[in-house]
Amino acid sequence: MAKGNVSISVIRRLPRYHRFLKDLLASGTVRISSGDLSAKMGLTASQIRQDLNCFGGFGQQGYGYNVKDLYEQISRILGLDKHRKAILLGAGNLGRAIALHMDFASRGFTLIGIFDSNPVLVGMDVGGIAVQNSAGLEEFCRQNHPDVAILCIPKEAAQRTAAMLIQHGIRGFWNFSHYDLTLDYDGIAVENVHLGDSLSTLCFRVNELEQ
Amino acid sequence: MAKGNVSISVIRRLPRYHRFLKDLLASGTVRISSGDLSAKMGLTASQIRQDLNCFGGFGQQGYGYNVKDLYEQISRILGLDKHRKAILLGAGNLGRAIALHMDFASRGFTLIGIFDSNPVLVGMDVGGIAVQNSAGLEEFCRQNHPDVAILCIPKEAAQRTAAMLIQHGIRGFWNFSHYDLTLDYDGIAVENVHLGDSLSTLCFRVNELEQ
DNA sequence: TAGATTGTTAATCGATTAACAATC
DNA sequence: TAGATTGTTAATCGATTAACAATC
Repeated sequence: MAKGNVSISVIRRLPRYHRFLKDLLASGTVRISSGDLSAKMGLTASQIRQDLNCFGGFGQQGYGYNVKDLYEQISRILGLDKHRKAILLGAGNLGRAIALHMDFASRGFTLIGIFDSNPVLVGMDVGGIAVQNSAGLEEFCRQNHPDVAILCIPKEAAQRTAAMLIQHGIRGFWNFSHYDLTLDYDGIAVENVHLGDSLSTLCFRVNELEQ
Repeated sequence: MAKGNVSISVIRRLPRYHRFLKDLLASGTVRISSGDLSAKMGLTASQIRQDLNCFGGFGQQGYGYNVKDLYEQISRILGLDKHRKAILLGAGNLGRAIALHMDFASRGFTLIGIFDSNPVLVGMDVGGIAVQNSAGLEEFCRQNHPDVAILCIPKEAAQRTAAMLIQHGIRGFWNFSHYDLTLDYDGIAVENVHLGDSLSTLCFRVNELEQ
């Protein structure tokens, strides 16, 4: 249903709409206008209507949007109802936190394997999944065909491992390593999460307040 | 030295420049032109020159930029040489991962306290800092005047706690909760990190590849 | 019907890119 | 000096906002 080329700016706002609609739904709100939603979210009504109309006319003139319907439409647009297979590489603190903390099921994924090269971590139970030795990663991919990989490994390992995973048909990366994956590959979806960059930005903005 | 109003787009690119310059420095590169750096980073030379010139003329015609000098300038612009006091609220998996994983010192911060309301976690050592009971948070703020708070707590707790912290002079938030802090406060720096939104975006983009 | 609110086009704004004179 | 590359202005592009006819 997507009209082909929707800008990344619009796509990045969809999960936020989804969150607010989920809350509205939970609070029992049946319908909402772009004006009311814009006030809640701190953006313009125009933008909301423009964004939603990239995917179809979900509202009704004179009425607004049905909260439940719009919530489900956005779930569908994002593909959150899918169950794509994800593997997690790196079972250090960050990797374990993500495995335990993130609700994969409600974001279109199922975590099917966790890998680490550190023998101390191999065998450890992380949220019901036993950490496997990275040596078996390639064979695991051959047998299970994961769709995406979550990289919580060092820069050098990320660069090396990404190439191998792509050979085995991985279509997306959720990348927490310091290596900017996007630069080397086309036709692969990459979300680089640079927590350090985010903290550095906060540093700048806190300093800015004082001037 | 900042010329007042630099756009958030530019600011968000600075940490990335900083990372690439750090690597160049480590590899022994003495100078680099905007053209060479743009090729490495996957953006235009024009953009690099425009971005840097928001803060001053750091280059030299016919030569380019001195890597070490530029790296230090960006460190200074971001304020990474500062040591602002940060407190972490929520010592669950995510909170502990951040406390252990993040190099605060090289991003302008020092972690001076960790708090949780769960008695099971109170007293636990996390990277050399003992988790304190949240009941003592307000008194701690009165005595130690932290600059920023890292929120790894649930939505409702985040909303409630933020108001109190601002009363005690907190100037910034690194917010991992699902609550969008930005909406309610002015004059406070907020970095909302919505990992769930990032994963949802990845879901969309992986699906998009198949169409 | 009258009022409300959408979907959509047009206007504005800001960010990115291109061009080039200045100059090391 | 000649070549290279910046700093900066002007042109382009895209994203956001405003306006309003369509219509529930």
